[in-house]
Amino acid sequence: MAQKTSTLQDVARVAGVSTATVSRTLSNPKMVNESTRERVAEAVRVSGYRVNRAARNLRTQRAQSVLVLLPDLANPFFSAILEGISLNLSRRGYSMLIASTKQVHDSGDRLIDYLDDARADGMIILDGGLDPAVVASLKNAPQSKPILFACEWVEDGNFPSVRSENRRGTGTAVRYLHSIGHRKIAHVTGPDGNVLMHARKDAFVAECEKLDLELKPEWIIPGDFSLRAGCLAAKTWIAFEDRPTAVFCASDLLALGFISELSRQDFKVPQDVSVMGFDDIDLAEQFIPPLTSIRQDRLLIGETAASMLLERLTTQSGEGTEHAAVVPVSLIIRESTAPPNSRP
Amino acid sequence: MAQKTSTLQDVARVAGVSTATVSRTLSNPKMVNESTRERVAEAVRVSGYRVNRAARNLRTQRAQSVLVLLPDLANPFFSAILEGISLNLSRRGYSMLIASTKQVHDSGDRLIDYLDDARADGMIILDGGLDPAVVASLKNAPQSKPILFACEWVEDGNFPSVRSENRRGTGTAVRYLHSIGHRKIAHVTGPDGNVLMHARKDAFVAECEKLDLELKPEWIIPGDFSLRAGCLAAKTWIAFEDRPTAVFCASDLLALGFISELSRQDFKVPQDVSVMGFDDIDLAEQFIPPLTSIRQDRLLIGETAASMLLERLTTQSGEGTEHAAVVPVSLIIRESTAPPNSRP
DNA sequence: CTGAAAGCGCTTACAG
DNA sequence: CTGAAAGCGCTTACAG
Repeated sequence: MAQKTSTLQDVARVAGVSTATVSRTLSNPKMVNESTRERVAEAVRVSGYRVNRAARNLRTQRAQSVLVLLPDLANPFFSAILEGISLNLSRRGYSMLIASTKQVHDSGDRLIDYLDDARADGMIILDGGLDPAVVASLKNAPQSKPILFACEWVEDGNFPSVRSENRRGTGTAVRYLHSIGHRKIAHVTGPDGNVLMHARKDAFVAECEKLDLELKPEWIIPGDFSLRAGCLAAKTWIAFEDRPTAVFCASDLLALGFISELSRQDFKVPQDVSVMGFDDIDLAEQFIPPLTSIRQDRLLIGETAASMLLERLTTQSGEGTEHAAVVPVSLIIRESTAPPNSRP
Repeated sequence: MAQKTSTLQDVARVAGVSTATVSRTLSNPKMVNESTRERVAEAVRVSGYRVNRAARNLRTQRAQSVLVLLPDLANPFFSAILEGISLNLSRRGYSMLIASTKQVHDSGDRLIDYLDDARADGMIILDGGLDPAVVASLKNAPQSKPILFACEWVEDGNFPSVRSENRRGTGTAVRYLHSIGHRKIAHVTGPDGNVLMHARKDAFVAECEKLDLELKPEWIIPGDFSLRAGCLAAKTWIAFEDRPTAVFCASDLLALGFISELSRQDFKVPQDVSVMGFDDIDLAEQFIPPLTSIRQDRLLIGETAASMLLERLTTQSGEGTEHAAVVPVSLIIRESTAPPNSRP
């Protein structure tokens, strides 16, 4: 089997032309005469020629690939985003490299090495919690190698980004709960220091004030986006003397964990308390009860991130390119929320 | 900012040696005199030199990267496996390229191109449902570019693989249900044609026979690993005149969907029926009720796949390397299973 | 232990 | 429209 792959030279020999002509036929067909073009195309066919990317990359000083950086590969939240990124990347002939910020850090590698050693032409970072020193080093990346944040972001450095409407989504959630009669609403937050946690918490507080809702400090329950934190938050809620009638969780996983723990303790959702999440992960719809949530279009976030990066990659100096894209969210009403005191 | 990255030449000039010596210092330090080595190391430091991978790859005819192929990027089942693969790959300086078989197919690319065009040195495939024509083309891959299947596999081609103990896990599940008193057990299968579906279904039937259990043909309920298929299967179960007292689902998602639908119809798990899954995904533990399942060690599967591939990559002719690794599964007993007729 | 030199497989000014 | 030639930045026999 293992047939040696043929080179441009081989093809040129078969077609009786120079390697320059073969190369042009492949990358810029209109530059070559039609009959020559056909001869070359035939030679390519019979030899099963494939361009050697390492050679092309070295010559053109491009890697034709993009690094996508996740905080944690094992977190299923990111899978749909990856799908969207990959879709747009592969359409344009780019490969997708994946690494987790944690692993890169542990192995002592520096992120910017991926750019400096010509492995990638740019990167999409899905982790706003990067070490400040790492972020600082990223600012030294050449302009020709764009770096873009998606979902999360860092305040420092003025990197382009794409994100969901976190504030508007949060406001919508609170107004919805208010509209069905809730006047005491708690919030389970994301992890301390996370930009999304702050955006959502701030928007939550602001909306409560705007609606003139009572908001005791302890009703802001610290969490971290995980199922387990949701369980803990439920215990906190149960222990309250004055229990809010609704809980807005900063992620769906928090909400699912919250509901799980409540069920275990024989509380009913939404009869005893309305619970809603943020994200609308696949499971939200199938849960018992199906979860009311703020839907993030993760596929679109990924597609947008990839196309923004590609635009910067192919535009000299990135001028005229969009700097911050905001992807709409939507309120998905299901059965985990209901008017307060709706117990029969 | 955008400082031009320096080359071996630059470093050589600074250190007052040849590029050969710099190269050796970097890749094979013991070949060079200690004082020279120190001079070079210092020059590397001051110049911030990073090897250009494209150049090295071209010269060494290696890509230093591995392609991981998923059936579907949006499926969270794979995330922990990716984590394991990435861990072992990055330890050895390899990059991880990701693509989905569906996308590759849609864009008309051929899988083997990744190997033929020098983008990757080998691949790990997590999709046993590849088109036979694609599998056939894969057999033409040079021996120096190994292809390995993980989780799923194809019967054709004798590719190395790593997988879970699907049969033993299934047998364990059935025996456990039998041991707590169940005599009528149904099975919700994976997607038609999937190798795991067959392995688990066959093992299920075999174990039922061994235990001399009644098994009506309709108790084998066709599914496809998804939440939705689990919901449909529940409707099928509800419609049975003679209902099995336990259901073994070929995946956790099936089991969760099954339970969801049952709850919606006011059946109780495990009081009305015991339900168990396969995989032990993160959510299994948090579900209501927590799901009894057969645990697959997805991280270990990924780590094993990567190290097997790397071994073949660095061993001439791959001789003496393991051909098929089987990763142990374990029974995780939670609250979705109980003796039959356990309703108070 | 070190260096001069060849060459990996492309692309692209430059000349015709 | 086509070709000869240079060169991208490395590694590695080969010679000393």
